[in-house]
Amino acid sequence: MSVSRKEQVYADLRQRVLTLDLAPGLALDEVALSEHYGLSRTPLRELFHRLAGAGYLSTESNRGASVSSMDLDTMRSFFQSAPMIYAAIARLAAEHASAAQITELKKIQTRFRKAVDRDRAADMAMHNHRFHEFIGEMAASPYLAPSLDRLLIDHTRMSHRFYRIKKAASKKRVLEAALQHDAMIDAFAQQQPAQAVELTLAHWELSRTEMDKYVMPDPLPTDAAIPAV
Amino acid sequence: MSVSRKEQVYADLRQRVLTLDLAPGLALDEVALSEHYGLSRTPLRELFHRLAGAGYLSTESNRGASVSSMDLDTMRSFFQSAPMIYAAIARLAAEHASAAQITELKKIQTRFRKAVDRDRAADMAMHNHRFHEFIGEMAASPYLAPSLDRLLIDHTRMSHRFYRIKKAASKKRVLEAALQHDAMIDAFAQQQPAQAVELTLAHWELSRTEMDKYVMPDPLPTDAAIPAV
DNA sequence: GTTGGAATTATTGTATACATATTGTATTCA
DNA sequence: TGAATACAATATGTATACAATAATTCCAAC
Repeated sequence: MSVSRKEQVYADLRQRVLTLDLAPGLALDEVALSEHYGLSRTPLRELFHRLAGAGYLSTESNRGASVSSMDLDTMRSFFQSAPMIYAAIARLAAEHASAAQITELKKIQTRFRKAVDRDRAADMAMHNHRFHEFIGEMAASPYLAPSLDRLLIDHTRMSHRFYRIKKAASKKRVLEAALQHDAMIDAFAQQQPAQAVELTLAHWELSRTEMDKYVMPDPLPTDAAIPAV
Repeated sequence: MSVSRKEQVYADLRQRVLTLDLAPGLALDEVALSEHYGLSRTPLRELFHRLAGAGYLSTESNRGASVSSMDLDTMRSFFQSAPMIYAAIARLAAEHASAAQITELKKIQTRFRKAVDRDRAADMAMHNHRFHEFIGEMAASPYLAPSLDRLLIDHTRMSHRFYRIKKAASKKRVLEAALQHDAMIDAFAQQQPAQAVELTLAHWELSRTEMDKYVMPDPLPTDAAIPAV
């Protein structure tokens, strides 16, 4: 049997949140979406609650659902928590990795590389997301998974912004990230937790640098004429 | 305005899961529960999805909702992840604690002590739950909160089992836990993260010992007669 | 011109009827 | 007797109509 209509809509909404097609904070219109998907409001509302539970949306009583926002405090918490969770997940993934999972992870990585080669920003972000999401599945940790998933949502949403930058230096860093993925796969395959953690933290540092550069770009020239108000 | 009927039902279901009134793995009957609460199936199903998102229930397509189960792998993951998350939350709580929050935390602790004095097992478990849940709120970490919440659900469900044991040694450990709560409050109030972490880990060790003793009790006398089959 | 408040409109929440899927049971045939 | 299958019973999923709540508009009074 094929995937149910409802699951398709779930996947589509999830994707649209991750790709910023639905902007953070955006209020979702139940009627408009139910018409768009050809699904009545009842099951759509159930999807909203499921997506809210997973951190994609947030719901408020008598005010419907909106895309999870990303404010300053949230960002601070993100940079604070991510390394710890990513490292813990990497360690567990290295301990638990099965041969079949390594094969699957390599497939995902192949897709990521293809997106990089073709310079497809959106695909890069989505396959990179899937890569790290799958490492989470390998870790098989029901208690850490929900935190990891939330971190990945916002990590991917942020990365969409800077994947689009077409500078040579940026491209170089993406290629380096791909190399790190390969090294991580090896560490998982050989079940070396310490190495997996080390590589994961290096990978995080690279990504963090990228995000830093996006949030705090080189300043404009200070000798430029300022127009009078 | 008073709390909506729906929120009351949410709180009640949550409580019943935490107190093991609804046993882990139990399948929930939509019709029976909707009649019991005087709420139609539609909003009840939405509650199911919300509770599933928070980790209390799990839902499967065409099979409705059931109380989250606690199998062996889950337990292993619990003991593996809890100290890291609890420590991280304690550190953040100490950094962020406001005077109003300390006051509230003290109130919760007072209720916990009262339950201990009166030897009310169910109340002890619930107020202890609220104590740690509130520390999570103090930490104000949207990325760690979901993991903490899931850990607390299962921690509380396990503790219900051993709070009921009425041995003197057990009672003594509960009193020690209450003292640790007081010390933790002080660490939060004085914004001393390192101390808060240390106390939290000691608190965890005490609880872990209790759980160990429950899971692996003293063996039955080996010289007892084994009835023939 | 601004503010307060009632009436209107839009949106969200709930109940119920109906459709679909799953599970248990009985019956048939090997 | 046992397996397979059709059928019945039960439970879940969806659509739609209606109710309740929030947002907006419009008018009046200051």
